[in-house]
Amino acid sequence: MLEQIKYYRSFEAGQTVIWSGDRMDFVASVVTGIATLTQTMEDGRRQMVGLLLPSDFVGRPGREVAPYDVTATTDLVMCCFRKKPFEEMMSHTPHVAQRLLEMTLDELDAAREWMLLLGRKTAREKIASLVAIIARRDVSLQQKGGKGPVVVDLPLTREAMADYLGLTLETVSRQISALKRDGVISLEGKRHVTIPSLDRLLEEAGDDSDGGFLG
Amino acid sequence: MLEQIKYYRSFEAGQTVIWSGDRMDFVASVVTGIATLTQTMEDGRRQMVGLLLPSDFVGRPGREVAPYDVTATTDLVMCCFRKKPFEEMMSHTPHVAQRLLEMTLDELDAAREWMLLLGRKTAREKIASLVAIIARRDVSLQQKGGKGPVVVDLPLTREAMADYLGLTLETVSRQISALKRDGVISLEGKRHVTIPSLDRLLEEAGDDSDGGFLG
DNA sequence: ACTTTCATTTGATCTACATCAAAGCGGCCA
DNA sequence: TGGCCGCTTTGATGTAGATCAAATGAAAGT
Repeated sequence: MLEQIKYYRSFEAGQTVIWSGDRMDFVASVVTGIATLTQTMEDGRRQMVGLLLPSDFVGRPGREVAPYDVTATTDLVMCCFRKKPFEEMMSHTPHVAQRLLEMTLDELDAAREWMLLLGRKTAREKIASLVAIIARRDVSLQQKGGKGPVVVDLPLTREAMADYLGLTLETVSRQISALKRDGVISLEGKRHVTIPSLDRLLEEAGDDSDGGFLG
Repeated sequence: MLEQIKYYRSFEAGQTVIWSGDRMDFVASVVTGIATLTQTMEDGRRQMVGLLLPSDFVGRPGREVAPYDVTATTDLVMCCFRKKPFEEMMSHTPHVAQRLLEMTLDELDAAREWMLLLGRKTAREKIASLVAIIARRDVSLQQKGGKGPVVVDLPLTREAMADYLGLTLETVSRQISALKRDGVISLEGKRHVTIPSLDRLLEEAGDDSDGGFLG
């Protein structure tokens, strides 16, 4: 019986998990891989509005219909709960709601940081911010400490970055080249980035000092 | 004793409620008036990241320091709770956490709608969207039904709108003039707007059909 | 090895919005 | 009643990033 309320689903890179407007009778959290939430206008303009990393949560108790497209950008495993039983569980066990509140507040903070980026940062600052955000996460997972160079993977295509940053893919490419030329980052292949100085990168990102992310 | 955990504070239009980085030992909700949350970069670029209307909530259980400037844009009354006792209350009464979760999820949806606006909409669409959002709220508070013209107040200066929309105040002014010229809206004074056709406005806003807001 | 395909880079040009600079236009106080 | 001050509008010009268009490169199949 338990299988009916909790189950796993796998997706390949590029697959759509759910389309905006589809019925959604589950909530889920990411186990491995990366997924994105995007909104699309009728004429095709797209904006990414969320980046889901392992442990992040999708879906909303008390909502029938998905408001965004959810897409796997890497191979992806999600852990799903049927919505009805999940809602019941939530009303019985208070600390689940509290934990979910914590996570949602974190997401809201991230969304607001993103609003500053979208509304006011230059293309160069946007790219630097994106790299910084990914680096920050990786660093906290990997070794800590020393100011040495940091190596990270960009799990997104240029197009996905463009959708994330509110730019075109050409501008993304040009700005990455510029940051490379200026020694802020260097690339091996298309996706592997090394950052000689995190401080320099954060400066380029325009975040006030550490942006409230570190520490 | 109760006065110590719950109290009211009033602010005049333009006053700052709290500065980013200040210690914040309370949470609060708006009783009357309008407040804004803004982020500022060192060089002065500003982006509004939240608009607080009556019943909206500010502050976060388990956070010491305000991450944004909070400003009263109209005369404002807030209902404040000292954080410690509020947190205890939350752990005792589960439905408070659940209600807060609901509200936070709504705010997150609004923030994501805003990300689409900031990243992908044109200046004209941004203005139309802002008017639509304010109109939508006022309409739901006032009479319902008929497709007749809608009258609303803009509770923001041109500069505040610019900070909200990621534009300059000059562009805001020009686009408002353009929408007026084209008969999408008309103004009496600087702040009073009448909307002959909500459908037309929503079209200009670029929201797909009703944007999922109505109904 | 050779083509196909798809992501990325780079170049040339165009344009929406920013920036710089003056006027209007009320409201408020003397 | 007049003048000052903050907001807003309008005008002239500049520019960051979009758009249009090739060229390059790297992985995948034959």
